Amino acid sequence: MAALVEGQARPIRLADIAKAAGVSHGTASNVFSRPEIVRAEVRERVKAVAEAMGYAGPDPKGRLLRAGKVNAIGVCTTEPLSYFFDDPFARVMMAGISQACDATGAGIALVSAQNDEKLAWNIQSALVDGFILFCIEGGPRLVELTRERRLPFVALAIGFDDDTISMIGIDNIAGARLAARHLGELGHRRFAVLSLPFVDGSTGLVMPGRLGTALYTATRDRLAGYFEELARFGVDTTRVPVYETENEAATTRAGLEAIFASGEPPTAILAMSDRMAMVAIDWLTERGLNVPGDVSVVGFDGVPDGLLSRPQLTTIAQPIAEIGRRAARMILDFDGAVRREMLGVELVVRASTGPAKA
Amino acid sequence: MAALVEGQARPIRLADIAKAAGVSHGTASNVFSRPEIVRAEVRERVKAVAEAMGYAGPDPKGRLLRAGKVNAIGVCTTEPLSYFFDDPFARVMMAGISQACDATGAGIALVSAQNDEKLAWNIQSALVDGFILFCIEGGPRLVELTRERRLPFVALAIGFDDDTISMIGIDNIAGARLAARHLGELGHRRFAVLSLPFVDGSTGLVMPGRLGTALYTATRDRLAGYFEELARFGVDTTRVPVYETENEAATTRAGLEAIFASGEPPTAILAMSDRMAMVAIDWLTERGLNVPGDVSVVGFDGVPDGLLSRPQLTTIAQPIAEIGRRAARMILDFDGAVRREMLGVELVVRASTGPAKA
DNA sequence: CATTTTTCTTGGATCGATTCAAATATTGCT
DNA sequence: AGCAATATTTGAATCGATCCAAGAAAAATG
Repeated sequence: MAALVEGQARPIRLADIAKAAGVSHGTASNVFSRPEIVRAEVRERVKAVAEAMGYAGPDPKGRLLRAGKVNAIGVCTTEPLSYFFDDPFARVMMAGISQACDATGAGIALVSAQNDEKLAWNIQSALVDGFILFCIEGGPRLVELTRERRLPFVALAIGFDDDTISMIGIDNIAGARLAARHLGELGHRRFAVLSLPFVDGSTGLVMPGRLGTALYTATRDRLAGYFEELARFGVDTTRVPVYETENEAATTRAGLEAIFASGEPPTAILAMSDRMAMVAIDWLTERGLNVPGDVSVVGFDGVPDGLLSRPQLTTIAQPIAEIGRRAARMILDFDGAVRREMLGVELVVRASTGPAKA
Repeated sequence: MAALVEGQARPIRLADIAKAAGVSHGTASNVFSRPEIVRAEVRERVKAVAEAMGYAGPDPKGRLLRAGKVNAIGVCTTEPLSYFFDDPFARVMMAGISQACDATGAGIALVSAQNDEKLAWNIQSALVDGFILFCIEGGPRLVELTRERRLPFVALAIGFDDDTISMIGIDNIAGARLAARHLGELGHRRFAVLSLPFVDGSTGLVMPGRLGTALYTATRDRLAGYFEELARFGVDTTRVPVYETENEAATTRAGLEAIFASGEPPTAILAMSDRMAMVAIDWLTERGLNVPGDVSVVGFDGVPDGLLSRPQLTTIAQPIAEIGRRAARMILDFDGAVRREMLGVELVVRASTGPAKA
């Protein structure tokens, strides 16, 4: 008893079992990984020895090196890890990724880090077969670091142009047009836009000269889509205020203050995210303005939370879970090709939009 | 050019770089892992060669075997993977786990599987230093499988007694008493209990004889707590209907039907989870009953969704995120001891409870 | 220049398994 | 029993790195 128990300092290896059972390590390995090719008598003996010695089974660390494949995909972002569980958009996306992984038995490893150095290290050392990148912020850096790993990866919600990487995106221009057309058809003619950032860290009312300069394509395309469509309704888009926020409450509220400070307040707000749209609804309601009676609001994304806002949010819904599923499959079935998929979006009319006041 | 590029079929190894640069593999390794001990000139040469050959950096698979530590913890459940992103309780818990992991730079691997065989395999081969077990359902099996890995693990939300495993739990009895006392003090004397399962798969009104027989300790303790406290208010607990649900909408609704079918409907409902409590609120509202005017409802868990129900839910709040943080730390700082931590709960009075009708 | 220190580099051992061609045992059949 | 066919077992090679004792080179010292 003593010898074995004391040996617990050093975990038992397959080789120990083999020696104790008097078989080669090849056979011992077979007992665990291909039991059917081992003679029953030998198999039972080896298993008994393993049991008696407290062997934990073949260590995946060893197997991994030999096998090459990890059978897991890494999901990576520059946000803290809890982002995956807090953010509604991320959650639906992760649910989609989960489904694809569940279907093939692949695992999911969450990768993130506060600072650049740690992030680099975590990407370097993630035990995965490929990455899905959430390019919410710091996208280019994330891509750069991941590229060094030379593993397959897909970029999601990618804000910038780069034809050399696989990505799954949506047709932002079409989505934005859908939103604008909906409001135009309801008779609205005075608009304001709550915009996603043009570049990291800037915020405030966007001067007309900067309108085409957004670094992020999502921002640029959505703005372009809004304006193209508004122009068709005869709106003078140069007079539509565009406020750049950081896609969270504080800057969005600041934007609303700025927008409604002017003499001619809008009757409809085009928000580039559901998050901003819901902040807008709250803000308007607090101000005693009725949504949609006084002001209509359209969001963008189609997160499930939109159903919980009062009134329920009219929005441009992305197929978020489907994007996640496809991304996961793209990694799981990787074939060396760079793929760029563009999914359609959909106008979901709920209760936050209505006819313009006469 | 040709030779190297054609070699891409086989990924470049550190040894290849070493040979090409004319140094030993030991030195090549140092260039990447401890660059400061390599002479600058050599270091730059090796790096240049690595760059030229398209070396992706030391493969973590190799490093892992040598290092022994994975620096990641596995979170495991028998639910599908998407459970981690869908379920409100799980999400808050994961956020807590994430925080602890973020703080130490550890990664998170999600482990789950549809069937027992796959689950066993996934647990066997998870590349982690320890496990956190979500013992929602099939807890004993999960523990059994994990134990075979002989890695540290902590059980959460564990429903059964087993002193040999580490766990973090809450004082279910105290929590239940808090809920019952709150209602008793509001003057309620006619109660009904929406119960978590006694054993997997059973559901329906619980016959008095079975009341002490719940396999799951959470169920048993909460029930005991409710009854102890109700008895103090002079309630005849043998006449309090207890309906066993599967903690989801369908069986909870069936329970409510059964409970309100009797001649003497309760004025207060003790629900063993927020989920059931919120279903109850919806059901009662649909029936034209006012909450809390006609019927008060208390939940259990304290998930953030409770704030979104109308009226907002009165509940017994567990320190969910804290449980997650502690669990993660227990694995990260594992010292070989079996630890059992019991955290306190708190009555959070919101709007779903009020005085009993006169 | 010889000697001592200090700094780098080397190459074998190791982490824990799987694989596969070759060697050995069994079994079947005449 | 003899021999081919089939079933098992063996053990070296491999996966891709890190570690470390020992040797070599460079720098410092007298």
